[in-house]
Amino acid sequence: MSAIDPAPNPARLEAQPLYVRARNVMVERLIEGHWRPGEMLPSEFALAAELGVSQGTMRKALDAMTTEGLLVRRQGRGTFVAEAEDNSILFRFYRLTPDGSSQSGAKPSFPESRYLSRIQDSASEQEREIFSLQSGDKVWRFERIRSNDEGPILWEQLVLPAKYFPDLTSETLLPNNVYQFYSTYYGIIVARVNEQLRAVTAPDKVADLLSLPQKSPLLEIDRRAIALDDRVVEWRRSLCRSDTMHYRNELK
Amino acid sequence: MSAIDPAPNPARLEAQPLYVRARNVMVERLIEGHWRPGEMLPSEFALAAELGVSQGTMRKALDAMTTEGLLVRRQGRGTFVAEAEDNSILFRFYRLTPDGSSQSGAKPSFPESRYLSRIQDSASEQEREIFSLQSGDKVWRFERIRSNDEGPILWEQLVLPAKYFPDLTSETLLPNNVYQFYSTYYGIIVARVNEQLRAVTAPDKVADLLSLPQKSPLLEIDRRAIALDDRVVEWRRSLCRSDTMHYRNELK
DNA sequence: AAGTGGTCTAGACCACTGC
DNA sequence: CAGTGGTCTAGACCACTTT
Repeated sequence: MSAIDPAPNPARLEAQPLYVRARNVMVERLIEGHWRPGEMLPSEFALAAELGVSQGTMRKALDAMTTEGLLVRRQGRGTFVAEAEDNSILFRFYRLTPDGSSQSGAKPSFPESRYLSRIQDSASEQEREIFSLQSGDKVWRFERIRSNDEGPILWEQLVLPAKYFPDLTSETLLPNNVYQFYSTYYGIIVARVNEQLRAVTAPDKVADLLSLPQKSPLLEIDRRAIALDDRVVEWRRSLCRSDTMHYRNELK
Repeated sequence: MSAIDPAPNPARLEAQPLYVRARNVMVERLIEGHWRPGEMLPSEFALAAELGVSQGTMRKALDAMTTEGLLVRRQGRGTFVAEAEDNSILFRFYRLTPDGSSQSGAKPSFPESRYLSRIQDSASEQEREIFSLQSGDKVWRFERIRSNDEGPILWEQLVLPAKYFPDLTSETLLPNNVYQFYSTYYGIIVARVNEQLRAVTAPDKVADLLSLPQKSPLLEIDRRAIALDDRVVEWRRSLCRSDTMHYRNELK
């Protein structure tokens, strides 16, 4: 591959540091699926030579991608494309914790899912807006109950644009770790997640499903998962009991 | 000040990279109040010489503290101890947003406070545990309503250990930006915040104060603010309306 | 032993700020 | 102009993993 144009003085506008441009090149390659999740990258020395930058600059780019959660580096082994299991990434996007466990450290057991429905349908107006879909585009909708050792803890509807996920059928059972599933089978790497939380009154149906009294207050989580290329690839709306669970957040 | 012991091979246990130890020395100095918030630090070259490390290593330590939000570096000017206003730090720990505003970027107007009570009292058992206080120690309790342009949005109780905040009186009105207040007047720098969220049913009193129907669902936020030296220095419990507001969170 | 990432250094040059 | 942080390089050495 050709070296990055150093672009020292001309075109001063938009001038980015070399290590930022090196990072961007690498992210582009990840988006293109140049390396699969879990795959080992060339050494930083080889990449530096290829992009025409020094090893130190290449390292800075790779370190940035590591803190972004895109890569995992292991001393003596190499640099790897992050998988959804790495770094307890299972829990990177999972903030619900049973009340008993300690403030920050404890890893709760991951909840199992029971599916209530799996259907394909035309995207609603709201879904078209969320996913930037055309009218007529299809979406998959999954409705499920998730339970831990203590019993059911949340009801959830999960929506996926059909065109990003070919080969899904109404028989498909999403695995527990969906983000690993997206990356392994569709090369879709979830880079970040936007959540909006509110308190709502439980719909009768959901209260029954969770074995809670009617009108119980529930924590509503509206989540959009965003891929490396900034496409929204998943929308979910969860209604969680919060009498025995809470949503934890550490701000720094 | 003496140089950091390089400690190359002996005492292998606990061996930390030089830049980590340099960072720790600097954090210690911040805790001791060696520099006040807003004050300019010596240049990285001067600090490097003082600690006996290279400029590159010193830079790595200072960069780490910058991403931790402890320092602010400005090209051509210098390195400064972060103040609570820097980096929109006003909003660093503030996640409530009116529903209309866009997903991530928008900065909501900061809510005003009206105080319902300000009293000093003996710490309850729960408070003693949270703050690691002795029996007999005192706390300040503030109860307030916070409102934005639209009207009241949340009820909040805020608890401070009296011994960390001498000179407070029952006339004291906490300013809007309390974390700046803590740092300016008491040298207490809030490094991070732990929050636990749940959905609850509004107590009658709170529903009235927020002009909401009885039994409305509210978002409860239990927050502990933790200082640089890992002491819990503030505990607050907020009950927020979430029909016109939501709590936003971006996970990466 | 060979290859990888992790640390540390020394120095050059650039860009920005304030005098 | 001098002083600051920001970028980039080249190279040495260490620690860890695999063969």
